Amino acid sequence: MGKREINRDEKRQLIVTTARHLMQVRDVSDFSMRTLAEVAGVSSATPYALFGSKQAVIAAVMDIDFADFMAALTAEPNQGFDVFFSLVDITAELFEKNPSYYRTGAQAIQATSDQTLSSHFSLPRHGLLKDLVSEAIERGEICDQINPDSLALNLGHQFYGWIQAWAKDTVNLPDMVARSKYGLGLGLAAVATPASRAQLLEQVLAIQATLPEAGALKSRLTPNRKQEAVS
Amino acid sequence: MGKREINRDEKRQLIVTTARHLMQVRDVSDFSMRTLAEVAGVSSATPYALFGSKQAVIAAVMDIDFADFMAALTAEPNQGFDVFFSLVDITAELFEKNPSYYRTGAQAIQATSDQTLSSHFSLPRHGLLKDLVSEAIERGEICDQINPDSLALNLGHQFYGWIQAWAKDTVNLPDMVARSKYGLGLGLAAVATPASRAQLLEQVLAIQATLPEAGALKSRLTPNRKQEAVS
DNA sequence: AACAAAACTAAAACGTGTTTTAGTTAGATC
DNA sequence: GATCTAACTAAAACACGTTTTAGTTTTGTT
Repeated sequence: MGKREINRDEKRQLIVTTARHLMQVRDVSDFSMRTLAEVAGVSSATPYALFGSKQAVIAAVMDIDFADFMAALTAEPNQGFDVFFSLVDITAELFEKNPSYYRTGAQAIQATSDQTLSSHFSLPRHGLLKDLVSEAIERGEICDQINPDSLALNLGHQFYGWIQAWAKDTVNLPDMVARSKYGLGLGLAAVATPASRAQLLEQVLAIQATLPEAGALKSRLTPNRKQEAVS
Repeated sequence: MGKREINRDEKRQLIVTTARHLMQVRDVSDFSMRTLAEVAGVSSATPYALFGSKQAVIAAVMDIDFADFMAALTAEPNQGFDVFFSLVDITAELFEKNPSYYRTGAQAIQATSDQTLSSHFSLPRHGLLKDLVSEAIERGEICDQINPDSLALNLGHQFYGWIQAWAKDTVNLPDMVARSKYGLGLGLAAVATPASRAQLLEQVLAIQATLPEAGALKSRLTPNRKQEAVS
């Protein structure tokens, strides 16, 4: 690697580090490319030259965390279906530590229309889920007629959706956790082998008891505000 | 209603009609507030005075369709769990007739951070699903320990997610249908009474057989394009 | 008819993400 | 060491959603 590439990578690093810092400290709306360039002491054209878009910068920033995430997950002892619930818990713990950071990230990922970018995120996470499902099948907890790929995609899809809802402030963090677990629990209970199904369903019902009414998804929803009949 | 309100409503109608037309005819990216105002022969400040935001305009436009949707749905004979699948089919048929229109709409809904707006959409749809679940419980197809509200929210959440994925062009329409049915089928199978569960699971497995690999979610995903190692 | 209030217009302005242009710097190559 | 070239800069520009300002109709009220 010549000095050219080294400088290039250093500048990349500088931008990513600065972006990460800004995402953590400032409000979501304050993170503009102009301020990023300014704080990083770099022309506002440079991030575009090096990354291509704002979302790509954020993607690069959030890539750093996936390693931590995997570490945290594999550190937990995985028994039965609880692995899936742990996945949700660990994610929520991360989110709690750095809400504005992850909010910015999640929103950026979903705002992008770039296939490469979003799959850059979804694919490794999908791979993880797929492995977990496969292992559950091997343990005889999930019926072996199930395609791990399809089930994992469905579970990931649900979870991802609730993450987005949290990022958009439609649900708070505890509800996001509960609703995700409820969804994952249902999906798994549908295909669980008879031996493990009963216990899982009980867990799901326990979660259900904690769920708020959908109409009151966000309690600060003000019903009579500018309702302006439209049709 | 005085002439003031009448004029106001007429102008509203004019803007909504024009917006609807533009969303159908033009490309998604071509639908800007400036062109809307221009085509409607109206100042670009007017839509903001009357609706508040671009998303609110689009919301008003799409409100028209919900009635059609309900009509199409209730026209079908509803037997067993097929109601839920019909829901997906009918939606897909609408989408197929006017892709760019619904794409614009779906994207606008999800881009908004306005609680009032998004719940203006989600709530009636949620109510519909909730009714369907309640009826299924009454028919003895779904275990009565299940809270219709929670289950309906979960089913709607999944479906909504796949609609968004279609709007973002992450899945094509047939896959969106299949993945939605797969998700709904799983969620329902988890809580189905023993009598109806077996048949439903068979349907789900049949759908599973049609699902593409997740890695190949979109066949035109070009793997080697600007992959630029990030970490 | 006179006045007040609301509705609307035209145009400019702001802050975005992003691209473009033209010029400069620094590494690689001969 | 001279030269080529990729990387970078600074600054302007574009299109967008949105807001603001100031002026003009249109409507309802006295």
